[in-house]
Amino acid sequence: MKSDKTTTADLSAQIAKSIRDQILSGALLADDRLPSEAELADQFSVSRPTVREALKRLAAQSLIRTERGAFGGAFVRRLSYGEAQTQNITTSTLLLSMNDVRFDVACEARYAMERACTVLAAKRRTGAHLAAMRAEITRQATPGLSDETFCASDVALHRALVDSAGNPVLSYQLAGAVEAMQPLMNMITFTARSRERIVDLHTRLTDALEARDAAQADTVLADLQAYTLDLGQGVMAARAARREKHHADSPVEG
Amino acid sequence: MKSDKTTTADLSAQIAKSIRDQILSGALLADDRLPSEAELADQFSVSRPTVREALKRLAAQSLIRTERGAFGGAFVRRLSYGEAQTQNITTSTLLLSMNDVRFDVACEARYAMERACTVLAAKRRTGAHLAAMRAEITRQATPGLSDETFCASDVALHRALVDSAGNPVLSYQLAGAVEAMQPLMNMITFTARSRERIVDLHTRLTDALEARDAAQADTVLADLQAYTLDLGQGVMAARAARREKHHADSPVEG
DNA sequence: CCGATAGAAATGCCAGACAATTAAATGCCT
DNA sequence: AGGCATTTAATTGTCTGGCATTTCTATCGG
Repeated sequence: MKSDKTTTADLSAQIAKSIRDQILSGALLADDRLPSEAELADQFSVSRPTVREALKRLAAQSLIRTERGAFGGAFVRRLSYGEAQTQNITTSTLLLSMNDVRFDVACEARYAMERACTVLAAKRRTGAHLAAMRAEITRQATPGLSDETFCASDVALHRALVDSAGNPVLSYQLAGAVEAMQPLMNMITFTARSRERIVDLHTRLTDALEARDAAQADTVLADLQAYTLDLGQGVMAARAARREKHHADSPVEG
Repeated sequence: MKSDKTTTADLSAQIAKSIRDQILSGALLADDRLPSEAELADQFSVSRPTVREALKRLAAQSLIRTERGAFGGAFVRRLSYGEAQTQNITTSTLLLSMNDVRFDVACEARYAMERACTVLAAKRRTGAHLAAMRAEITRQATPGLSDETFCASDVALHRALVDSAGNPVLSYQLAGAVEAMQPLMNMITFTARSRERIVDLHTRLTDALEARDAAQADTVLADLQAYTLDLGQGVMAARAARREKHHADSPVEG
């Protein structure tokens, strides 16, 4: 008759939840100091190791930071865009890798979101954004680049595109979608010819932004999506085959 | 001379990172069992509490689950869309609430992303999606609804819109953006007239989807964004005033 | 053949102690 | 009186050892 699942959960999880709720509700503000581990242990009537486990849980979510020494302790952490992005990327990457998400699905989601910022980007892009994008394009044209380096540069270019929309919240959200795709992209072998094609599309994309032509940027992104999808077909097939081998139950589909 | 920051970090953080890397790299697959706490303690030459702290960190990120009993232990967790979404929402909510993000910025990001899925939604929406949206519209037209309930229904409608794009990755990413806005939206007092206007826009949005008219859906979303922004101006002003009072250094603006 | 029971393996939790770190307080010398 | 070294106190980090609880397995008895 254990209807309430929260009461059955670990003590450290309960304590973590309790403190997390206080942070989310605003009862604990950024840079506030939590009671010491000993005091928390008293308050919750548990041992210090249990309190510590709870605090580590919160630390793993970047909700608190701890400082050692006399007036140290656990402090509510002001979550920065960078940290939030890092966590978002970790979660997204894991989600994609653990669920055998199809390349085309992830690709579609990514480009749908990227195309969401063409209008803003065309309006707000600065010279610095364009310069960053052109720098990546130059790098991508360098002969002898490894596939990983090429992909990393691709991600950097797309992040510059997203940033050029001038909306930090949008950047934060889209960074997860773009970066999480990298492991999938890294599986692709980029031939010299495909790189040439991509560099060309990237150039046209940057040109469109420079001309503040949102429609053109959108068109180029659509082309890029189609081409990426094309390149990824091999990856898709390989993943599908692997899944089939794992499951070995549905030899449907020719 | 502590140049390397990772070596200075907590042992539990190091161990957590080590295991996390193994999961991310694929060395540990979903449902794989980790060594027992005692074995891990041996391997890393630390005590069991330290190992436990590391495991709690991973548990907080939904990377592992633990089972008690004879053949229990820590197992690599297959991250589901739902869990990933929950984490994403938590992080996004926290980010917005802790950084005094301006209402218009968050709103712009949210609608930019939502508009990203109008094309797909118009193509793939099913009767179930439309029904879900209309059900929320009906609820929103109910007199005497609290602002919170109205907002919650608003979120539900927008999630149905997002889901109608038929791309789980897109749904996952956008859920964070939409849900994270709710605390900000909850601050708005919705008058009877503003509700009427919103219900009207929602209806037109659903109609557009039913007609598979992506352009019209996009237009309605733009209108909705403009109206939401308008309603949020009061919130923005209040937040700005609070910030000024906190800082109390720039008495500009009359 | 089935059910009860004991054993084993693992996590969950606790108590107490010591080490390491850091800021403040103190004291000393100039 | 002021600046520097030293002590002190508070706090987190870690370890040892143990007990409680849960859950699967295997054994034993009916």
